[in-house]
Amino acid sequence: MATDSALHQRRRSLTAAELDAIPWMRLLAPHERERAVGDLKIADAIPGEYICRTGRPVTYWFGVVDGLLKMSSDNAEGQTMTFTGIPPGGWFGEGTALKRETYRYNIQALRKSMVAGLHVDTFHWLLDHSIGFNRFVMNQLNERLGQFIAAREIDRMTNPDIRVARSLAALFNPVLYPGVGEVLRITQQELAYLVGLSRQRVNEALTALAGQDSIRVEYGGLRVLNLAALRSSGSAPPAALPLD
DNA sequence: TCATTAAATTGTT
DNA sequence: AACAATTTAATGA
Repeated sequence: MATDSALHQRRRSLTAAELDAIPWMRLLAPHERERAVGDLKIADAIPGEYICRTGRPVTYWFGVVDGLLKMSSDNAEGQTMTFTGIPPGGWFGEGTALKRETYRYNIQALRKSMVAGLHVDTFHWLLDHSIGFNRFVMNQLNERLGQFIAAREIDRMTNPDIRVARSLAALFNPVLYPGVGEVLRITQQELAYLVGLSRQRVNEALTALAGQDSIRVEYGGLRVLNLAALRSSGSAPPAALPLD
């Protein structure tokens, strides 16, 4: 149980459908794409399995093809702090890959997932050769910075309904997680783990959000109806413009 | 393909 | 934490 990187074993090459799920692939020129595809590995991860651990040297830049991962870190007292969930279409670890350092977080599968990995050397090669790839990574870093600032706000929110709404908005981020689309596959239990609330309280919050037509609760997932409302949940409504 | 059964998930107390 | 109700997945004819 809890073996190390899932990509060390059970790896294989990707199908066409899986390649389609990789957002930066379409930005590459044919020869760059060829090299990237040849290097990409994919593996299944079972629930609880670690994709990477704090302190291990970086070997891959990772992406979620399908499923749901959890990013966390252990503090000095040995307590685990969860930072965020990573739904399909999300790529992570570029910060550490850039510096060729060791992983700063633990990444664990919350449910059965499919994870893709691009070797760090290829990651650097793409940075050196592809403008489209550079743009993707820069956009990614910028968007995630916004998310982490928002996450600090979320942490200070006491109202569970608002916490759930904002956390959901983060998971529905179309830039960071283009594989999610309209429906996020996540159980209320999994969301409870991510947000740090009980499943009952999450259920209550989701019911409230559904009542506001921000989302619709479905079996095994959530459909977003009003992403803007989720994002701004708990904020003061904008002042009316004095124009017209 | 359909019917039956088991498992997963949700809603409620 | 426990329970019943609902939905999906798995099984086998």
